[in-house]
Amino acid sequence: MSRPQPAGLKPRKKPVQSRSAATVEAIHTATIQVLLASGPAQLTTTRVAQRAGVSVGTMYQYYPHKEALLFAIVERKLGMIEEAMRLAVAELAGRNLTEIAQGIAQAWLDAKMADLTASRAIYGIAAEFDISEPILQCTRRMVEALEQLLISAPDAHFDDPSSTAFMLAALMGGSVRAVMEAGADPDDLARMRRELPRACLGYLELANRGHLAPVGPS
Amino acid sequence: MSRPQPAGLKPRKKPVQSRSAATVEAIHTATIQVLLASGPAQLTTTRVAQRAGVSVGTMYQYYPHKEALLFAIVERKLGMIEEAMRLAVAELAGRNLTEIAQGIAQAWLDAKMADLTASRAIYGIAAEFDISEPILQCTRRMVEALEQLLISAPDAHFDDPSSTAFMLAALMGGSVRAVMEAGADPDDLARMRRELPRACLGYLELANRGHLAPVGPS
DNA sequence: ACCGAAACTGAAGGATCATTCATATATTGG
DNA sequence: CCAATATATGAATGATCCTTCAGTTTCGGT
Repeated sequence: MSRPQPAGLKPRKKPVQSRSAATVEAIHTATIQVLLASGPAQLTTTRVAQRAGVSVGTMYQYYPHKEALLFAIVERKLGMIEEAMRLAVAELAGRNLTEIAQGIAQAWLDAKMADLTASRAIYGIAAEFDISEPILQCTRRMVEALEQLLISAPDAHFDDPSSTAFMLAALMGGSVRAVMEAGADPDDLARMRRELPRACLGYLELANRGHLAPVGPS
Repeated sequence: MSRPQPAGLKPRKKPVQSRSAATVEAIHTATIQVLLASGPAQLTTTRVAQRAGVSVGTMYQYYPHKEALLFAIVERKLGMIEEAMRLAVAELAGRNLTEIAQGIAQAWLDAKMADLTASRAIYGIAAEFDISEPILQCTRRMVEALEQLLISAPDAHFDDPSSTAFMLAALMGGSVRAVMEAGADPDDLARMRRELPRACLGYLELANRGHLAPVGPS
């Protein structure tokens, strides 16, 4: 799925006056609103500008092209999520497996649900443009942090902490995304909240005793 | 993410001569190839036709518009996956939890990896067009089948089989997708193969003994 | 070999949309 | 209050791309 990578993704200039800061903010939220209301295919520069209450040209003062705008939005959101997870990891370091599993799942859910609309919008952006690189690197950093966290558990010894962390990230990231993209039905979200911590704990416990009785094909 | 739903998704006519069947097949594979080579944004009717070695008009003899083509491809792939999972469910009915967990994970991996390129392409289509309905319904049916399977396990009693099946589907679907979209690195795929069965088993075991010692916030 | 139906062609129409730029307005420091 | 600078405007441009259809070629039964 090698999508053409946009060049010059950086914003054109930074707002210096307060009104322009407001404008940029308005453009950001308008983008997310349009994305959620009409989907990525209908995300046109004019529509976003209209929704933001500004002119098309204004957007081009801050972003060299549409993709740069989307890129900026994604990066911001990724940063917020990563920071939230780092906090959680720091908080949970050294605790036992049960606490780690549930704490991490909780933190992930909170981070994703905090701004549910924005998160859903991001998935829409990821769909159409190649933002796989920032996502990939963010994921990589998170997996690394998770690995350290797993190692720090006093009551656990993982054979392959790297793989376990990798899988844990895939499980959390994927399942939440699946549910959110499927319409974010409140009922489903509630089930998710209930079951994800269980899933994380179940996996980690099994992975932890894996070196005693490895799971293999019968 | 309410994307505008395309109308008249059904193919225009069915091939009666053998050459036209070949043409339709060529268009399908060309679509997937273009999708993987250039991404959903570059998926134009002309490009697909060119790759398929036919004229643009030819495609419009079978599909009323581009989206109908994509819809057809998605439906076919969904059908294949669903059938594979139904087979696995039938095969595993009545076995114990361990076998079920590993069998289902294996079946899911096989179904997704069988045509890795096609699967990845589907994700690209899902990105840009609203095919959430068929996917949603396919998922719903799969969850139902999984629920029956879970109930059939003689050595298990789930408090809420529906939620467990739901979560199991989200875990499997999401994690595989996450890895595949992240570039389908062979290394990562191998880890996935190794860890997914564990994850499924771990979750199911924990969910099963959930009614004895429910997992809650400390 | 013949003919009606099926399949194929591809240039042209028409619509959408990202991006530019010449012009207009607002803000700030002096 | 006055420049100088920052910010905003939006019609026009040019490119892309979906879709059509009138005409051509191929197929299959007789």
